[in-house]
Amino acid sequence: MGFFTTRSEKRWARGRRVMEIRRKAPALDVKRCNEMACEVCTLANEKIQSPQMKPSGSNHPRIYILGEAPGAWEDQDGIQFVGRSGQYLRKQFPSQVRKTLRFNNCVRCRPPDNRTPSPLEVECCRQSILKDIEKTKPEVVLGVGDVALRWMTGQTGIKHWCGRYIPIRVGKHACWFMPILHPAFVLRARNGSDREWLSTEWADVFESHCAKVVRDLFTERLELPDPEDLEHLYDGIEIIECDRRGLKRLRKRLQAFDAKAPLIPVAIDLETHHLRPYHSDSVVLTFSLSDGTNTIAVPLDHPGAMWDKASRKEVLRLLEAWLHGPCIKIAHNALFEMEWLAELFGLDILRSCSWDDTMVQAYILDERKGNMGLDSLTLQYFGFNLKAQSDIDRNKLRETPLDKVLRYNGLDSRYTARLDGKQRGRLDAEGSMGDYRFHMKRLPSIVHAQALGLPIDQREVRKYDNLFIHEIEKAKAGIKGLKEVKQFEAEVGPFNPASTTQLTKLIVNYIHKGQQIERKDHNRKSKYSTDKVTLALLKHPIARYILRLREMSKLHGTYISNLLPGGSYLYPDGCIHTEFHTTFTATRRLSSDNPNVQNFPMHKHAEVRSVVVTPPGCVLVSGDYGQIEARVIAMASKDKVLLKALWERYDIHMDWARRIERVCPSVFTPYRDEAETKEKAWDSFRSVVKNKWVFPTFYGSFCERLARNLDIPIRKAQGLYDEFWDMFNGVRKWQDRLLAFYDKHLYVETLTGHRRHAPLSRNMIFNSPVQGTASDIVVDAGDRVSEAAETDDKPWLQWRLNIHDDLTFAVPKDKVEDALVDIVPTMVILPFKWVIAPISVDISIGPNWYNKKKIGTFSSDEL
DNA sequence: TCCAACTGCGCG
DNA sequence: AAAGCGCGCAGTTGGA
Repeated sequence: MGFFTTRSEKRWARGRRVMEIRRKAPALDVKRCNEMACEVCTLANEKIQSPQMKPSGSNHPRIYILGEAPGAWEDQDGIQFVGRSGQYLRKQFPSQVRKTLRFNNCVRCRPPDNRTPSPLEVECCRQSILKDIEKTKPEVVLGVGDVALRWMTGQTGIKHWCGRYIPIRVGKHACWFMPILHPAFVLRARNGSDREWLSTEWADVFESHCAKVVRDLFTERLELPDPEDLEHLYDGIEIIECDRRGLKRLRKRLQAFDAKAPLIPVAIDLETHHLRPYHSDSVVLTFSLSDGTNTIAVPLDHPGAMWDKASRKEVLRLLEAWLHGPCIKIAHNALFEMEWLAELFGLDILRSCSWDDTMVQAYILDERKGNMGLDSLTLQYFGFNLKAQSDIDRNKLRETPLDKVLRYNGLDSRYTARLDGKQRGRLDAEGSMGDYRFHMKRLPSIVHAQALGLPIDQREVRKYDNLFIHEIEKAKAGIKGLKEVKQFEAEVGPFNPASTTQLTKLIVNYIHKGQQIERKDHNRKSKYSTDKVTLALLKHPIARYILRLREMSKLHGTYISNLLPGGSYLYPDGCIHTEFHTTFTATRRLSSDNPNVQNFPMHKHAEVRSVVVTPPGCVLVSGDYGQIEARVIAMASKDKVLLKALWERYDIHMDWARRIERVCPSVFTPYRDEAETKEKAWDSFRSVVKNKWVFPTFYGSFCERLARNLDIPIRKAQGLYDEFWDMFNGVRKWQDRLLAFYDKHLYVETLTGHRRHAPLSRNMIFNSPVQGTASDIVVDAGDRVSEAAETDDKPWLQWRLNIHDDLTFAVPKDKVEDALVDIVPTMVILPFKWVIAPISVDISIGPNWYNKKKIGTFSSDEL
């Protein structure tokens, strides 16, 4: 059965669904299936006890439960949802509600061996089910599992869609569709028969969604939706022509928008060539503005745009003036629009007007991945699939006829504006408006950082390019020379050392000699592992070569080759312009890509960082928050011991390093033997204890795992573990409070009020508030420093890099002292009332990202 | 040929 | 039954 497949991002437009069906079964004719139904259905010939099973339950249902297909029990009884999972589903509804249920399946005949019904079978049944829904007029259709979700909406990814209301129209009847998890999946997850070990979490989610529907229908009086009428999608969209009249209409429309400002916000959407404005041929092709009712779509630099030079300039001038005007601007992913507009009109566009962002709104309301695209959201709020409305290839907009681009552009901005209205209402209702505003504050400084970028030193890049290629070749040659590899190549074919499957075959079939490469952690699917830890135990020269090859390839492929001229991360200005996202992580951290600066080597091969340099005459100044997550744990839990340790500068990691050494001296021996001095030995042991004992324990690691981490006997670890929680019992109590809060609300909150929703495992419940709060502290500080960059006209106060707990600035050499006076206090003195621990930053300075020297630690209680 | 899943590995 | 959390990217594999 296919109900738990997770095809997260894939979107199934209606047309695409048909294509998909055709591709799977070239002979399949959807129209014919719909018309001929059972006459062409492959299930018609199967031996079935209850063929074409009639829907069961109420004839005037309030809730219509739509499953995938009958199973064995259902086929035997001739009634839907009577098997084990069916009973579990029925149990979710109180007895008076049960009388209002009607049951049906997407496919009415049982497919042999409960296989997933084929597209043809699904299409053959479709009309009969649609007719039944239309006839019986339910208020909510509960789509059970992935198949029903796809059947009704064309979407996949039930885990991302479950629990959302989607307006639908079935014939003349309009109602809600809510996908829910399949009870069979929930039950199996609970029994833990496969890797879905998030057991009761999924059951909680499933049960809460059922309960939500019952509550909304029987106590809250859910109103029926009014899905958008596809006939009127393009209403009020005005295409501006490239002539005097067009210019006049543009001016008039902008004035009309301004007349209603700031009451009525206006959406802005740009269509561009390239996703970033830093390429030599990056241009804005068209733009569109809409208040949801009136929309204009304006050509700009699309090849089909026929503005004369003066008129084009006037269009830009009008747009710029309007941007600085009183209207509140909405965008879907405002970072994108802001970045392009900053490139067109200068950086002061970022803070000179107020921005709203429908993607951020969606993220605040529900951070689940894959559903923040405008097309998913229009489906959810308006009941139609936006992308399916136009057959446009987003990657080829420059080659697409102008009028087509404009219509598409207009539709996007129109629905961005309308979406803003809907989501704003929900943010208010859920009490999340404050969180949303807090989130929006960070956008200008992020765009500013992206626009400034950072210069790359090509000499360094070339140096590492040569070095790594040389090392890669050396390792490859070493591998080729091994006799087992020669044997493998003679018998099987060329050996690719980068292929884990080939490497496994080589080891198992040619090297073996009783050596084990079985996977120890069962979080992965494959039986064998060739990762670093496993290979390190392999007593054969291939292990050393492979690890060296991987080490060098990783460095070269991920950090160096894309920075060479022509590499995808290097722009014509010689800089990288890393993109920071605010809506990708589940915890509110920023994520970074193109290139991801958050995973550049920091420990082994940190010297690679020297490719990132500063503009001429500047140095890099970094402020690193010290132990920020520990401080957040202390502030959230108010644990007396932890707070005291922070105020008195007591080093709890070293404390635990010593405690562990006392109980189990042998774990320290290797550190003592390896280090030059005793002090250095303790230093490195301390950092191991920090990362393998203290933090994992705070984040929910159990004793067995900790013992394995440090390689100490479980009996001794147990004593230490108990001692740890005895000492920090305030943290333990706080964790219990978090669990109770989650049980009640099905979400947890950061100290800044940001929510992360179910399903959450026990450890995510502990971790999310900490990680999210720590990130908010850092990003907010970056934003406040950056604001000073603008108001005090000190451009060097705009941060360039944010890596979870640090902010890095490029400061002119003669302004460093001055900059620190601004940066340090802003970073350590936090404007939140829950701050009850001292906050500290380490400042380091240097000519590039690698060669930095720590100049001091500054703490809030010393300033 | 393209896409998604998987493995492995870098960072906090 | 078993459990630290959070990311993004490169490269391979296998299915459509």
